[in-house]
Amino acid sequence: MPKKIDHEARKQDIAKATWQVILDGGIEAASVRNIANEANLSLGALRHYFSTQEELLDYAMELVKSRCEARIMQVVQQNYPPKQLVTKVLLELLPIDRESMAEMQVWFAFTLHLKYKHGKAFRQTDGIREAVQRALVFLSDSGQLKKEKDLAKETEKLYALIDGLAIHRFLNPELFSGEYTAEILTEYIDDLCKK
Amino acid sequence: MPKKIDHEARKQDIAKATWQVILDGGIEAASVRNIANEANLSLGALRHYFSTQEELLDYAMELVKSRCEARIMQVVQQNYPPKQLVTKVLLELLPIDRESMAEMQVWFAFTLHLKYKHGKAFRQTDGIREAVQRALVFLSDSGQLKKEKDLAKETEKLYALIDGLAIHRFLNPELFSGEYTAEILTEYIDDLCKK
DNA sequence: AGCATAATAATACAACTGTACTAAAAAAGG
DNA sequence: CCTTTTTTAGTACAGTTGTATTATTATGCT
Repeated sequence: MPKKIDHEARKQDIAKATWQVILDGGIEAASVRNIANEANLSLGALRHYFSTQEELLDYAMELVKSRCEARIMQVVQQNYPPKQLVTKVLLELLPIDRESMAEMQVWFAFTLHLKYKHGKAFRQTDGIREAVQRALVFLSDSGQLKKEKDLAKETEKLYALIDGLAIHRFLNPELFSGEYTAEILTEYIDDLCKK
Repeated sequence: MPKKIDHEARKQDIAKATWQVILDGGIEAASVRNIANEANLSLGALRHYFSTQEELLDYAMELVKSRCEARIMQVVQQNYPPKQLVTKVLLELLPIDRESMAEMQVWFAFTLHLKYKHGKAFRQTDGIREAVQRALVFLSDSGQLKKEKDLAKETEKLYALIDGLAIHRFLNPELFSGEYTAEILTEYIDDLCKK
């Protein structure tokens, strides 16, 4: 039997090449040829691991998701005090460093791609809204919130703030540093809590 | 001399066809052929008004911008009390009805398009951040703000909230009604002001 | 009417897309 | 060494893209 290759590891390499291509040229540049080039593979070789473009994009997106979830789980397992924990978790949703910036762009490009592909049938499946909600419920249960607020609306505000900050940092990375972005979110959460 | 046609009006028709195409299929669908079809024109006819695709997209984008500005100016000229005025102005930045939803999608698709086209050289030119800032300065000068806040940071928060809400409504239009979106923004501004 | 010219239509071309197919290369088992 | 099967490379095909070119239509002025 021939060369034994770790398919999963190889697929991850290709997924990372996909991220790089999207990072450079957006989803419009994510052609199978561009990705194969970036991964130093021939078309046929690429096709051997992903038989269709959709399959490849799905995989690249899932990998972003699972990596983000892993980062969050790592934060959760260390036990910080409530407010600090929530802040650290939500900071993981922002594109602070180069890596999370890439992930965010992939997530974004891909979400748009799915939105237009499925039209009215599209539903967001990343559990970000739910995560934000859980964070607020946790703060509330811990008695940290300033006063009894409408948790549903507070969730939407915080969630919107997070995605808005993410987009603004994405569009203006040099005017909008990672530290400044983090500072704004931290301050917002602090305002929600009792002094 | 031959048929005399109002070029500017015609260009606006084509721009609206462009919006429709982007609305249906995203920027990826905004090919000259798709747009020509939507506008019931041949390729040659379309080319008679816009000699290049970039020129067409630029025009379509500028039209969005000027229409949005016009809506805001109309609000500003009626003189509401400060808080209500600011709220009404900022509500114009959200995709509430079908028309503003289309404009927002075009703005968004196009901003992304420019971002990836110009790479690091890209700068956002829509004056939205400045508009938000002016709104807050106006509130502050009117003595409506709850306490002395860091206006720069408050601008970023409010601006992020607006764009976050816009995106969430765009991605989930039926779970996230225009009224609900408006309510959240209104409540946020209300929280900023003295009781 | 007839001419000048704006407006439209039709076609062509090179580049790129996703997918498919075929054949060559490479490596582990016997 | 030699077979077997994974892995890779190369090419082909049909479709779409932006742009260019050419020809045709239609209209308003003299």
